[in-house]
Amino acid sequence: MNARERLVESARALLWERGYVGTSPKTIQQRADAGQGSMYHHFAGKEDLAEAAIRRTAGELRAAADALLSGPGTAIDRVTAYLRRERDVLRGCPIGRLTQDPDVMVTPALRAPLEETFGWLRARLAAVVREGVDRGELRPTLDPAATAAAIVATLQGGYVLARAAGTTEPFDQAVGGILALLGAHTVRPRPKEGH
Amino acid sequence: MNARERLVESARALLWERGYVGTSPKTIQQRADAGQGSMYHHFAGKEDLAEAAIRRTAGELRAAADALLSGPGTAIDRVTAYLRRERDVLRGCPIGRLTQDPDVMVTPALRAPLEETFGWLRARLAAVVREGVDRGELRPTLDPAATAAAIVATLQGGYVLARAAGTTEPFDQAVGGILALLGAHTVRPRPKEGH
DNA sequence: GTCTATATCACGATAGAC
DNA sequence: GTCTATCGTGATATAGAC
Repeated sequence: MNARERLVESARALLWERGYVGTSPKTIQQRADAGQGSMYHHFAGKEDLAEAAIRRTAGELRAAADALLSGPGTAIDRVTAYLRRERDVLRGCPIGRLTQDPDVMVTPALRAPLEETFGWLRARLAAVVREGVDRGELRPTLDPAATAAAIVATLQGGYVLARAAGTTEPFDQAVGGILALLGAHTVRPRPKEGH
Repeated sequence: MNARERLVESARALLWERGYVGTSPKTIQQRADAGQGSMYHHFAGKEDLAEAAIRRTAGELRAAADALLSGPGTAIDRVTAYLRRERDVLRGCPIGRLTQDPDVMVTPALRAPLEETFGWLRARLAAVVREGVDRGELRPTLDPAATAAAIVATLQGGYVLARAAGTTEPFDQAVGGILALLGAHTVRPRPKEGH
């Protein structure tokens, strides 16, 4: 792995752990085992390196989500697979967390990937819900866009609750909660609804 | 308003806007129109002042939530009132955002109020859901804790999506989405379920 | 490409006068 | 209580040698 590559990976890890305001070029360099000269040769500065790091992370996140949401099974199966996939819950979402970073939000080049990523994700989930409705798996009263937003929000909020609690428990509860609510909107095999 | 008070209010605003790592004592002093000597007279340092600010914000948040959740109406009415109350959506949650701050998370005195606040909020919402079930307003299949976690998570995640999008739209969609899902779990007047 | 030296400024806090 | 002076450290970057 060359220096440029190491710098991007180092920046990705630190942006995830500490955000943009909380990360200094020096720290990035040390973790990458690269000198200052090296970093400023490959990148115009902190912002430029951060942009490369964020774009790569966003790309990976999108690919991982797409793989599960395009998988086999019913709409609910796929949403469940996506929500329940293995996650580093206590570390939070590497993209969602940047949404709270003041310097990221005022820098268009850094903010753009966040907007694109969540825009894409909400649209992708809405499409899955719409498919479910079209196939007769989900009730037609479900608003795909609103349902998709609620699902993504539960995920992002689940991270917040887990970090606040210091445990993954509230994350798992939130995911279980929304899936239970969604499950009742299933058309055919409404499992054990009490009555 | 005396200097001490101005410092706490200044810190509250800046912690909301920029987080703990993104806020310097100097900035707090300038906004409070107070000198360094003044700040270090009233507080032991940045951390001490931040703790006072966070605790006050957490207290207000809790009071506001309790007022709505203890109000009149059915369980769904109260949850709806809470979720739909006026909010500065694009500014995000002043407590939830601190969950992404690396220095807050490793400082017990600063982290504790977050844990307490969300712990209380989840329990309070779970109690409302439980009441709804007991009163026959909500289906007994609903798990109060899981449902409560999903509701709070939707709120916190809604902020994330709104900030990423630069619009309040996804927040409103997420809230509408979860309320629609929850509405179908209403016992009596199941409105227009299609079939 | 990578290194070291240097520059400028901000951070977070302390000291002691008033 | 509030002020100014000062301290040591780190942030972010540039310059120029190798």
